[in-house]
Amino acid sequence: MATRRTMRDVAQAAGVSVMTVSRVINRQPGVLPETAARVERAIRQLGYQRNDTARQLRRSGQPAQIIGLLVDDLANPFYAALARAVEDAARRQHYVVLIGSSHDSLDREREVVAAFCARQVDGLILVPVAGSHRFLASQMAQGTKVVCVDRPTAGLDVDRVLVDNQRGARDAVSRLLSQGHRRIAFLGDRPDIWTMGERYLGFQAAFAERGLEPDPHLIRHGLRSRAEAAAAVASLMEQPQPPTALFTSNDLTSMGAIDSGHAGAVALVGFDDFALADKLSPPVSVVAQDPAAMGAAAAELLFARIGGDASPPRELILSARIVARGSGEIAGPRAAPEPGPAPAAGPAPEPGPALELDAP
Amino acid sequence: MATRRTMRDVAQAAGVSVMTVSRVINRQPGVLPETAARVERAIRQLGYQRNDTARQLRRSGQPAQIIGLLVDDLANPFYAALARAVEDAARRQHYVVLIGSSHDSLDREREVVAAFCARQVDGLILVPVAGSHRFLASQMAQGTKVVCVDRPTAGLDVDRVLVDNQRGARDAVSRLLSQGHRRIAFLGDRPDIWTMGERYLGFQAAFAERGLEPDPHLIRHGLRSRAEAAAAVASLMEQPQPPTALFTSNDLTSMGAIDSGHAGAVALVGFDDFALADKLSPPVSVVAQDPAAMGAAAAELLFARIGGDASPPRELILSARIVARGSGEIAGPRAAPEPGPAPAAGPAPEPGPALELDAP
DNA sequence: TTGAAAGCGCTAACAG
DNA sequence: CTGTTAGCGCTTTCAA
Repeated sequence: MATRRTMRDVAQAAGVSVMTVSRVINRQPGVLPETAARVERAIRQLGYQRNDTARQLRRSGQPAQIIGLLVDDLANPFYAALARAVEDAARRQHYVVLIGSSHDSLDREREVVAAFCARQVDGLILVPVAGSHRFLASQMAQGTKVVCVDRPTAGLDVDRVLVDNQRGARDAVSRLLSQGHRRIAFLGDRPDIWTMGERYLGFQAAFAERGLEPDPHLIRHGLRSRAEAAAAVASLMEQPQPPTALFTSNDLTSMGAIDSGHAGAVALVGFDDFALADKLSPPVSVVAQDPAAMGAAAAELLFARIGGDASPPRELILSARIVARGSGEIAGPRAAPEPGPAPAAGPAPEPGPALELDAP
Repeated sequence: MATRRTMRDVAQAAGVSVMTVSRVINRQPGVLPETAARVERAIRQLGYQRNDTARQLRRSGQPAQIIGLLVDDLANPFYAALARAVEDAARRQHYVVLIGSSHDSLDREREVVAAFCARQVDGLILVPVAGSHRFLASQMAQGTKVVCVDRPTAGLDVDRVLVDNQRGARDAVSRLLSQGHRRIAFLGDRPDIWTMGERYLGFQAAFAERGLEPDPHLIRHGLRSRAEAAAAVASLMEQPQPPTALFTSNDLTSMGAIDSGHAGAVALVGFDDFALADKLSPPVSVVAQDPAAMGAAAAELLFARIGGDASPPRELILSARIVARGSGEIAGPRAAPEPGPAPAAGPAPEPGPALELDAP
């Protein structure tokens, strides 16, 4: 439980003042080589290391070389890839990174942000949860730079790195429609998450573009796990008029659809790419984002701000790209004009025959 | 670029001394409720937040409530899951977590550890890379607690959380042998990584147990990526006497084997479970570890040390468990006594007929 | 119940 | 080239 060495210990051992030790440690000029050597020897002997928190205290105004990164869930490969990109960028700048997961809880986010700011972070990269982020304004007023990534914050004008989720979803669903699908199910996570909202808007837009409307019986929101998504797909497939295609709006729901065992029997396109999607049968078509690029871009924006960039907040919109692998290219019933929308409400009273799928 | 509020600002605004503000902030008794209310109002108005680094400076000896976590690669789902477990545990203790990736570079590990220690971390959870960790001894002598996870450090007596890699590998390979496989390939990452060494030992032990020896032509070390692993499998399968089974020694090499397109034609067992392994055809049998449990255990050990536990270093060995899904249960040629080991060296001069696989 | 003084480990600014 | 003084924001200790 020995206490840490300080500059005083080194100064004493080398027979110099602490100021000289400071100069040596910080490679400042104007120290006699012999003196420096003596100091360096003492440093090595004592295993001395500069206390960067004390240093920071005295040099307030200078960056502390520490940033905070708050994602939704570090165990999610998407955020893990994003985090790694941020960490790589930070290391290149000789910064260290505090990490945290919000698990979609505003309270937890607030706590973690407070803890990070109490540690005097120079900046925060945030995947903000739903809800008001007014509490950030006060931190920013005191000098903490903030960049949002993956999701924006309502009512807070900060740099942001987003993906055009709506367009990605619309394009994907549009392709399903072109292939003759009309009964396309939407499988979504919590709709208050911004990305989910956007993807749902894109889903609707694809229908609207053609003067069509999605069947409300095929919409499932709030699926928080693979298991919930799998169950939702199973229940959809048991309906009198099951879907002929699934649009799963994130990696979790895509995997849930695969778990359900119905993938292959219906077309499937998912938002978010995931490992081995190309090795399943059929290979899963996705709308892919690039989490590493998102993290790198967020880090770049943040370091520019920390470096003094005071220009108006920037918004960087990356596009998602469709990766057609097969599951999304299963054709639907021929695109004959639909007989009309489903009955006003409730389950259809007379189940029609099972829909036939065209051979691929 | 406004500067951060300090206790002095609050004290001034509330018309009290900084000491009183300190007492209010830290919920110390002996402040008149009215005074406290006045202080709290000032805190809110100014958006004041305690500077925990300055606080820590004065209370040296007390934990700074910050730990460092250094993994091999944060983007690897295995380490991401481990990191999440550590972060969850840390938050429960009101600690923050500095994160870093070593990418199997001792230099980078040393740099990151130094940066963390300069930030006065109370402890480190480390997935150590190969090589000497003597530099840690000096940090530990100055009070930084260290716990190793996933891999031990040679010549450094610290708490460690390991998995019985050797036994896991031996059991898996033993099963392949029982099923009649003799030509089992070993696909490995860098052999200087401890886990790889152990898994290779287990591979050899399974053969030795039965008085057999693996064919040296079927051993591939140093595969650093899916692509390299896929290429290695392809080249193995082109050999005159290809393997009838593959033992892939981590998730990357397992996926590489799948990429190669030969999975299914030969038996496959991989070390490390991965998402969707159960959805491939055939479903991939694995030796599974529990990264979340490993992270949680490491955190528990570390917090005990930080809390003052001075007992001798502990070693916690978790076991890996075989998850049989199909790919590892493809039978090999009937277990007839082998005609003898392969020719002394070089490729076999006379390619024999392709080996027939039993129907499953 | 409140405050003043001292000092944590370090560096800026000045002196010698 | 080297050292002294002062003070970063906070808490400990002691006094009022």
